[in-house]
Amino acid sequence: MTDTATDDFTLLLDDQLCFSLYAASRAVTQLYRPLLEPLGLTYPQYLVLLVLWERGALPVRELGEALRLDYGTLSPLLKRLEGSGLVRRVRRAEDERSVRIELTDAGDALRERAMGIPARIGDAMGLTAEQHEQVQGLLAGLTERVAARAAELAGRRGDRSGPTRQ
Amino acid sequence: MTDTATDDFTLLLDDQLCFSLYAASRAVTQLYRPLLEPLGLTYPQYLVLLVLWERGALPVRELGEALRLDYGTLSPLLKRLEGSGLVRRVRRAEDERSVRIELTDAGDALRERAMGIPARIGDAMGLTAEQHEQVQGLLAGLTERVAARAAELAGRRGDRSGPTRQ
DNA sequence: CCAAATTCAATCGTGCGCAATTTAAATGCG
DNA sequence: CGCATTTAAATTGCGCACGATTGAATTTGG
Repeated sequence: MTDTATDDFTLLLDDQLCFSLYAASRAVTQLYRPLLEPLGLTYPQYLVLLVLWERGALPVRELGEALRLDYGTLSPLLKRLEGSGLVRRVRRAEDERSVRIELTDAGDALRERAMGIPARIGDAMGLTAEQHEQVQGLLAGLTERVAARAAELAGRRGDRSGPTRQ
Repeated sequence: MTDTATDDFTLLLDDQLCFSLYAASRAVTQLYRPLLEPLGLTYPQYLVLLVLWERGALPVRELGEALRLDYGTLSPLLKRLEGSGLVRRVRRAEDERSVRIELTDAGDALRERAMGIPARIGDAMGLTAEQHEQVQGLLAGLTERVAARAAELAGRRGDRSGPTRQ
């Protein structure tokens, strides 16, 4: 057995890092809610716009890879963003299977109004720069390892990346 | 301005701790899925059982406080757990408004089969004991601060705890 | 004691997440 | 070329999350 964690694993709720993650993630989402509500966005919709603001128009598949979300989540979400007039869904000529997601002018303009949000979130989190980086680094590694293990167990259903691993 | 984090707040996805949290939480839930599927449980249902195994029968309200989940989530979830024969919902005589959630024998027995799960999750996370505690500690503080701020902004809608704060 | 306020829980509506299935377009291969 | 395979996206179904509303039981205050 490796040197992972406490080595006495219990079924106590507060021992479980998973619950800390789950609780933290939901708390942050709830903080976003009142900040995004004036923009008419949900948190996942905001994440989609972050990617589009950063990288420009993208096919749905690449959006999904960036956010680790599948079509089952993205398709209806993008339809709602289109309904809000923030993105266009354009069937590409080179490959008629593929749909490119483009920002409309309104979607592009929304970026201005979102500029202040990261600072407000960061402020509420109340971590120092070192803590922020530390947590982010540990979570990045954790996510990668956990996703790899999940892919093994699930029999390679969501084979997003990573080799067969034995 | 306080000493929170990087001080150059951007709209870049990978700068955002919130996304690391969101991605990590979903990855962990996906790892639980194949482990819980043989027990016929979802991850939130498993969390409810953790609390009941630890603390015994509880009114719905206290379950919700422990997990930070509201009735809108818990009521249907508990109805499904009752349908699976793992818990009973007992209207209390002293206070007819309150419903006590009790484990059935089957729910109690399931504890045995769940004993191995925390170790499997901990192993996949691949953190040392120090890292584990560090992340957990930082997330606990973060969650508390973020929830407090969210409660302020939302105008005290979900006034779960904590004073008015100015 | 009784009306107003509070509390516990359920329900409803919306929007994720995700597995599984379906459809259509593109690619590969004999 | 022709047909099987692969790929992009949408759809379906289920189970959360959560705000808002509702209803019933209890508590509070006059």
